[in-house]
This record gives sequence, structure tokens and C-alpha cells, in this order.
Amino acid sequence: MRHLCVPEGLTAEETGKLEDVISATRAVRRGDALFRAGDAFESLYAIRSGSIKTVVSREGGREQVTGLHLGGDALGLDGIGENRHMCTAIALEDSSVCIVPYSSFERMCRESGSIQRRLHQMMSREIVRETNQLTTLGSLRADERVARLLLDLSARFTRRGYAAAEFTLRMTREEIGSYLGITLETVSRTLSRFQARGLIDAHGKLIRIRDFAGLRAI
Amino acid sequence: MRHLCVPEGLTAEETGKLEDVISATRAVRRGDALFRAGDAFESLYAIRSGSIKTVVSREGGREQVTGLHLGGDALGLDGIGENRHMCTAIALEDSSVCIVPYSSFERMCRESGSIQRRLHQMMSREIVRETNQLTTLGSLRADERVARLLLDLSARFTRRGYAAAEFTLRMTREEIGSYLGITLETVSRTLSRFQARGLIDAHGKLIRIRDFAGLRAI
DNA sequence: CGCGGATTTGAATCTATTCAATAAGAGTGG
DNA sequence: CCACTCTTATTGAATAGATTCAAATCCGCG
Repeated sequence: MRHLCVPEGLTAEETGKLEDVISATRAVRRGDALFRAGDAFESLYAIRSGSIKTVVSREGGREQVTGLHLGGDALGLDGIGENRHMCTAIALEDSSVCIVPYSSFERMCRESGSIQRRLHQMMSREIVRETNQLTTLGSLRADERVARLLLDLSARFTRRGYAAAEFTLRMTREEIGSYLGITLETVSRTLSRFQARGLIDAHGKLIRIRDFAGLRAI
Repeated sequence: MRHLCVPEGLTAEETGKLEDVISATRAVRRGDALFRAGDAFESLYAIRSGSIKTVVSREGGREQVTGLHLGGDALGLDGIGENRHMCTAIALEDSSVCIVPYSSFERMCRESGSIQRRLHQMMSREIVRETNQLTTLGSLRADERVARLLLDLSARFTRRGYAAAEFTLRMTREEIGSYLGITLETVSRTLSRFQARGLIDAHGKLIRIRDFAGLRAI
């Protein structure tokens, strides 16, 4: 199922319809953009494999990472409102996405209540995800932010069938800092401190969580 | 139109259908909750009059303001994903909302493409609004955050037909700080500094913007 | 008019940033 | 495959910005 980007809970017929709508897939190489802020909005995307960051450019050429999307996540929901994308999506590693033309998808939503419900759930969850990120940026100290990111990633990898305790950060320290609203130096220092306290093993981008309870307690 | 919470761009027939769905209105007194995190999700809401904050409770009883909603704004989109509300909505002043039962609304979306599109746009714009707030919390200094809030409120009041330069903050300094990820003292100090520089007139909650360009330049 | 919450302001403290220098890796071409 | 280079990461020291704690004032409301 996963490789078709099809969510569970649909009838065979609905699944068939969805497959018709998912017209194609696209490979995105590490560093390449799936879409850019300002691009005309045509399609939604679902990540088949790999990982993709979304960034918003702020005046002065500075960019902020606003989202971190893994396999199975939807991408492009921000474009519906104004018919053009409001952020830029860049692959953190060689990735592959399903392309879901929005007009066909919209039509399908009218035909199938389950599919409509799926879309609404996807969008609602995206809203909740961002609300959570708002609380991270709005009220946590740097070490709490980093701990929360590690635990979040661990949970998301687990749900995808990967190891809970060991994973590769696909982002640089700078991108992590941008996502967490802190500087790259603070990210680095915090990871070092976590390592010194025996909470994690960090070898560059490879992270192993040694003490989940300890991380949660921060 | 506004008092029926009906968005523009619909045919008369569609407007009629919408009016059928909007079953009732509800008055919410200042300080009262429209819904609370954990409540079963039944309805969406549109603000008829007044203003409402959304807050998320963090462990330790601390609350963070994650949204600030004015007349015409939708509320409750966060509940769709898990069938229960994920945040608490509290009136900042005596307010009135339209109640839109979600099940009927969902059905209507299947019958009318325009209405469906409206809902999708609403949700997408909510995502973009939160993305913007993420960039505020993630990369701006305290004075930039306050300036951005004032300009944002000014723009939103303007769109609603009120004066651009003068408005009443319905939130306390503490709520503003929570929304902006800074302390109430910093909010107060920043407003004082803006006043000293001739950018605004602030008398408690009443704000008059004297120098838009100056605020934007911060 | 008086009370209690809200706001303002000051001073000390602390966290995170900035600047800087070094080290470690990743990628490239010989 | 190795040397070279450029990017990324780590760490230190000084600084800046925001927080915390505290006290005084303001204001709305009963």
C-alpha cells in the first residue's frame, strides 16, 4: 500500500479510483526543489521514499525551515488557498513522490466520502502539527527543543517501521537550528551535552538514543 | 453576508444550502470556552462578532496562545483529524459564532464544488497562517515580533472595514507574550520603546499606529 | 472609593548568539 | 586510491538580548 501513497481504510473500489488519480511519480534529487514558493499550484504530493524539508524565504535571502516531511507525508497543502505554493520544498536526500493532480483529487473527494474525509484529516493534522511546532518555538528552551525533535523523529520513524533508537538526521546542524529557531552552534553544543550526559550517541548525522526517559525529562 | 458567516463567490442556490447547514449561532462570553482540548469534535465555527484565542495547555498547567481569531475567521479545523479538538478556544471579549455541524458540512462539500473549494481554501490558509507564525517565532527578535503583530492586526482590521491605525488589543500583555513567544515584561517594554520612538501611541490596550513605515522597518 | 489584576519599569542574571578558530567529513579530480 | 578543497561540525570566549525577580503604578470594576 505504502508505495502507492494510498492511505488505509478505503474500499477496493476507492483504492482503485485513487490509483487512477495518482498519475505519476517523480524523483527528486537531494538538494533539488519539488516546488518553489510562488509556483502555480497544480498537484499535491505524497512522499514515497526519502525526506523533504519545506522552507520559507524571508527578506534578506534568509531561509527558515518550517517543515520536515518523511515517507508517507503529504506535501503541497499550502498551495490550495491561493492557487500557488507558499513555501519551497527541497529534498534532504534522493527522494520519490507520488503526484496527485489537485483537480482530479478534488473531483474524487466529491465522489467518495472516505477520500474526502482523508483529505480533510490530512489537512487538519497538518494544522495540528504546526500548532505543536508553535508551542516548541514559543515556550521551550534550546535543549528542550532539540530533545523534542529527537523524540518526534524517533516516533515517526517507529511508525514507519524503522528502528526507534537509531536514525540519520538528514538535515545539517544549520537546518535543524532553523527548524527549531536556534543557531547551528546551539544545536551542536546541545547534542554534545546530551552525549556527555549519556542521553544519546551522536556521530555526525547518525543519532542513537540511549535514554528515552532522560530525553523526555528534559 | 458577513452576519451569516457566508463566504463570497457562491451562487444564490449554494448560499441557500449553506444557510440551511448553519444551524445556529452561539454567544460566548469573555473568558468562556467555545470548546476545549479533548472535547468531541462536532462542529466548525465561524466568528460572527468578537475575537477568540486558541490555546494549548502544556504540561505543568502552562498555556500557550497559538492563535488569534477575529470576525469572519473559522475555528475548530484542528478537530477534524482526530475527531476531537486539540486546542481550547476562549473568547477574548463577548463574542458570537455560527455553528456549522461538520457532518452536514461534509455532505454539502460533496454536493457543491464551490463550497468544497471554500473549505479546502480555509484549511490551507490556516496552514499558511501558522507557517507564518512559525517564521515569526523562529527567526525574529522580540521587537520584530511585536511590530509584526501590530501590523498583522492592523491589516486584518482593515480588511474587516475598521480603522487601520487604531484598534484595541483584546489580549493582556501576558497573552500577547505567550502568542509571540516572549514574556509579558518584554511585550510591555517593547511597546514603551515603540511609543518613545514615536511609532505608536499606546494607552493600555488601545493602540494607535503613528508610523507604519517605521514599524515595518524594524 | 477601594480592591485586585494588569502594566510598567528597574536591576541582576542567564541563556543563546555572535565571532572566531579548529577539526572533521564529504565530494572531486588526478 | 589518495590528496585537495569546500562544506559541515565542534568548541571557546565575549556579548547581547531576553528573562526573572521585585517594586511601584495604573486601571477597571464592583
